[in-house]
Amino acid sequence: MSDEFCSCDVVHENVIEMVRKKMPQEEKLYDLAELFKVFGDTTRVKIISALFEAEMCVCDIAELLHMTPSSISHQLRVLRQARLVKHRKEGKVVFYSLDDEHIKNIFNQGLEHILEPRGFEYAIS
Amino acid sequence: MSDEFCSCDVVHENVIEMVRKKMPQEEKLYDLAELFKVFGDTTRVKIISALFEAEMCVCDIAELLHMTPSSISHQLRVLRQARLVKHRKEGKVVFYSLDDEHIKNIFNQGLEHILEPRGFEYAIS
DNA sequence: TGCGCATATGAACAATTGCTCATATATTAA
DNA sequence: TTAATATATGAGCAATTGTTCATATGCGCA
Repeated sequence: MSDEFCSCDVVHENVIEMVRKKMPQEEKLYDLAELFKVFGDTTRVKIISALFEAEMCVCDIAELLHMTPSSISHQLRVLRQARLVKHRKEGKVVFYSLDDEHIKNIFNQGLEHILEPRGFEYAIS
Repeated sequence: MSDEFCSCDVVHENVIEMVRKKMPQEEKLYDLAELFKVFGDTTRVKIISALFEAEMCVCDIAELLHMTPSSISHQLRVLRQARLVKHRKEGKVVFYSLDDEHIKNIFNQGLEHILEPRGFEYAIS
């Protein structure tokens, strides 16, 4: 019954089996975590937030965020690989913009969670 | 005009100012990144995915994911602090469940992005 | 009380990550 | 071609993170 990983006696086997059958494939969940990892960095969140408002080149973003073009370029690479941004070349300048409608929804749901009123643990003061 | 961070000549100041005004507060974006960071780990994504289906105790989750109760407990702590799960004690056993409706939306939007057909870079083969 | 079990937590270590710096590539202009 | 500029990329380093292991806490039962 129990494998090597859990020595507990109180294991609800029927629940575990039911859940195991319903859960998405392991690979999908891995990819999902990889996607959220991309959103899980302040610099990248700022870049995405900026691109909601306008298409921008690397230098614009660098100046906006008071960071070096190099670090911005590194992060844009990550965003590109996750297919969250697309780019358009105009001479030497590369303009970036958002590539996906899901992003806005994910972003806004996240903001709603952040802005939600806290539970009683703060109400007690 | 240009500060110390970007030495580019082609900086679209008007765009930058417009975007700067529209962007959410720095603190909000920081918190948002922190939230997504919580989603950005395979173990935690699996736990969340499991709790979509049923309330479970620490040992159930450990057995389900073939991991130690200790590591699950550590991750549940992170999920608790982000207010993504809530817990309910029943004797020695602690049952965890999801604490928020936004989570499902964020999760599903993420899955939609993952499952989206790829762009031409794969079509060329 | 004292034991056993479910969960929580702290320290430590390996692995990952984001930035900096140096350098490479690409495009325009002289 | 050569120089200048915008962007990209690789190596290296400091900081962060997830797991393991040891130990602590909390609850039920004898």
